[in-house]
Amino acid sequence: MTPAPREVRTRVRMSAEGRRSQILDAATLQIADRGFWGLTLREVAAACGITEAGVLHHVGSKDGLLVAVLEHRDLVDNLRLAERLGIPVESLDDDPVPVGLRALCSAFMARNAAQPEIVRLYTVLQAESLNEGHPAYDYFQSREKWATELFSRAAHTDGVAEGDVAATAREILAGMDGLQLRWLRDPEGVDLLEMWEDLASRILAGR
Amino acid sequence: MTPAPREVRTRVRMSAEGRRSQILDAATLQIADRGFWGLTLREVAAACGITEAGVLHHVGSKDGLLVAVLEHRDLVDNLRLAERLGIPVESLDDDPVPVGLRALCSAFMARNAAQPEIVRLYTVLQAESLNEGHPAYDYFQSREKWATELFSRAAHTDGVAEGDVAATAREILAGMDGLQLRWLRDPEGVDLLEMWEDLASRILAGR
DNA sequence: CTAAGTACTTAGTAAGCAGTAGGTAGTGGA
DNA sequence: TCCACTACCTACTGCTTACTAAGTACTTAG
Repeated sequence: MTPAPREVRTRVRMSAEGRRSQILDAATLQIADRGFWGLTLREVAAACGITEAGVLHHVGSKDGLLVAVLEHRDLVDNLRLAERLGIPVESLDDDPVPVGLRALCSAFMARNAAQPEIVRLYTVLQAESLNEGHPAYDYFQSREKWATELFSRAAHTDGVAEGDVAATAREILAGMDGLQLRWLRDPEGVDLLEMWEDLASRILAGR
Repeated sequence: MTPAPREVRTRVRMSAEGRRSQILDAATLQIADRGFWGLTLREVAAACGITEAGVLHHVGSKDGLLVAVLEHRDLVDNLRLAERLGIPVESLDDDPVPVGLRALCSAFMARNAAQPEIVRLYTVLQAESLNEGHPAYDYFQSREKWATELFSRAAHTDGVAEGDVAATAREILAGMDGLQLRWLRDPEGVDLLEMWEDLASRILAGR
């Protein structure tokens, strides 16, 4: 019997930045799969090839991991949205926004259609965080506010009737979430963008 | 020091039926709060004033508890829907359905508006169960099919253009889910039924 | 070349988890 | 009044959880 090959202790040491983003990616997938309550440091650690204590070294706590994931998504996703719209990220906060409602919606959905795992992350967390005790409760509360305001400003740019603006924004966001849910459940059988364009033109007809 | 009053071992013994429905109610609330992955037998047991083993005696396992909750909801909620429509439950499965799309939608939403905790249960589970490994994955897959078929049949009754029927049903379900999400996040600030009637008439305009 | 800094490990902790085996006591039928 | 039934408990198993303390070995600034 030949002796088992000595375990090659390739103790890999990555840069803090590199390891951190690896951890965030792994956590993103696991949250999308099982939600925050189903997230375990153990599985995140395993996916990165380190120990649980190693993960905690970078994010502090399980709650800290969630916060880091969401902050990272905000950064990346807003960049991708602005890129599709051909405007700088900062101008998403301008009033008026330099883009119409229909264009904003299409860019939004096109970006989402390209990253189903991220959409799943948000879908799962958004539902889970309806409970006040959830660590992402505040985040999603203010995200909803941010989104309605952004879409309202875009509606304004488009000249939607004043009193209708907020209602329009809410209906649009509602329709997006609902369609995405169906798309995530049956990605082959449902064409997200096609469904969206149909629904959008109905919501916006005559405003 | 007076001796602590002897704990009155009021070992309460309920009928199997009574205890079971108490367990289902407690589990319903907890799943709505934390999802299935966040559900614990311990808390369900505590809410009922019995032990974890006591809960397991009635439902067999944690998965069994979820199945029981969903089956119970199907029964109760379909009854309530039919009641509002003034038709017998069985005729929900008839083709054609003895009720138009608009009436079906309104009854559906009115029923839901009256039971926010149940809506929350479905919202949370629907998102959580997008993962194939979730014990309610199959349930929600077939529930989606059931719902689209029901609404399609109602659309047919209403004389919606043939090719449009399935798309209409999907848009309606999507809009409902999205609006409910917003309503659950801000029950005071959002009037579910009012929002729904507005969105519904836009989706159905000209079909 | 050395020292400071830090990425990461080992080895724990205390608590929580679903589930089981076997017993106890309340209940309803004959 | 007795008996079969069963609702429910106690006491456990074996596993997983987030998190901590203290040390080790790699990297880089001076």
